[in-house]
Amino acid sequence: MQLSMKMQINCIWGLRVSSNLREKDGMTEIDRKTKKLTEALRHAGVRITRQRAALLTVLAEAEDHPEAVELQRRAEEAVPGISLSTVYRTLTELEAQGVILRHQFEGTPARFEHTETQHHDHMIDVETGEVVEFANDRIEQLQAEIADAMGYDIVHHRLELYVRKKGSETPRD
Amino acid sequence: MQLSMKMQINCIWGLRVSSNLREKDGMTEIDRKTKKLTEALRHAGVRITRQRAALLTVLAEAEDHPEAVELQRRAEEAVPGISLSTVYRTLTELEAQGVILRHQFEGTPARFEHTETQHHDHMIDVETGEVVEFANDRIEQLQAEIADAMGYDIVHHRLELYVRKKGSETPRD
DNA sequence: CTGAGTGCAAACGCTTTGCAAGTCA
DNA sequence: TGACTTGCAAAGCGTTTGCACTCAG
Repeated sequence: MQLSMKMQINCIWGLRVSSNLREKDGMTEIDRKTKKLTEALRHAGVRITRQRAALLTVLAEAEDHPEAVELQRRAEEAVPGISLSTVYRTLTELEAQGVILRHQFEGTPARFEHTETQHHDHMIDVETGEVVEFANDRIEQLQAEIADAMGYDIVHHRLELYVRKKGSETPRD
Repeated sequence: MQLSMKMQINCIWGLRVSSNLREKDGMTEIDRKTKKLTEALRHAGVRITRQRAALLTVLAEAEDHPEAVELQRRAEEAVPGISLSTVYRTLTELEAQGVILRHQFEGTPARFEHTETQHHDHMIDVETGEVVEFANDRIEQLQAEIADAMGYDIVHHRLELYVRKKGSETPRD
């Protein structure tokens, strides 16, 4: 999987590369993400309970796009009885704060990820459910031009490529 | 709303312009669409019941992107007691036949439209729910290149711009 | 005739909500 | 302390399904 290419693709990630090694200031990247998330909540006048702290850590650690039940499962390590309603309530709150994103891919429960600095879109492998992130400035620009030409401002957008590994069986839709 | 522009936008529709005037062969465009849909069903060895005939007509007439309940409402003119289950079952069947498309926009029930010859994407006005169609070959091409570079074939894709009319209140997200 | 299609009601999966009990600041 | 958060159970919503009845072919 080549990460740099000539053509229009200016940026592509596969699985996110996370460096959880200790860094100069003694914090891991996850520590930093957790802190960012925690502060977002505190700033909104929200209490940091055990449940929320656990979820914040889990979200910061996540390198995939887990769904609510999966987040509950992961949070249970720290807070055994955490309820699904609490998970959903926290996720809704965090989404409102803009620190996580909710993705509603086709035919699956919503999946969540903490907001990255760089915007990106998603490719979903229809066979495996695996999600690959990618970004392309040219597409973003074209979208903006189209909306503009129609007299609209884009509030947000959604570009999802439902794909299949080359050479898999049943190559037709 | 200008329909032709210089730049990259090669094709944009607002509300679909439907010419339901009688044409040379004595059929309206809706007749033709209904026939196309009916034949698709019959071809699949599916019986054409009153309910299905009504739905086919309603779908052919639709210039918007109605949801299941709305289709039921419209079909009731021809078949008073038509049930929502029948509507859903028929829609699922038609989708499988590839003659209609199911769109799952954010926070709303699925919306349906009969498959047009030309592929297009959607712009959804977040204030009004209104849907505007657009198409852009360049974006399609870029998507294909990205998937290809990552070793995937696109099964299908989804590009939705959630927009707000320029100059509406609360211009921020 | 006879099996595919229907309406009804009940179940479904995901998500939200009301409420009493618990807890964080 | 006292308002905010939790867990539980129940409700919500869009959609699907089991079943006996009906009807198209």
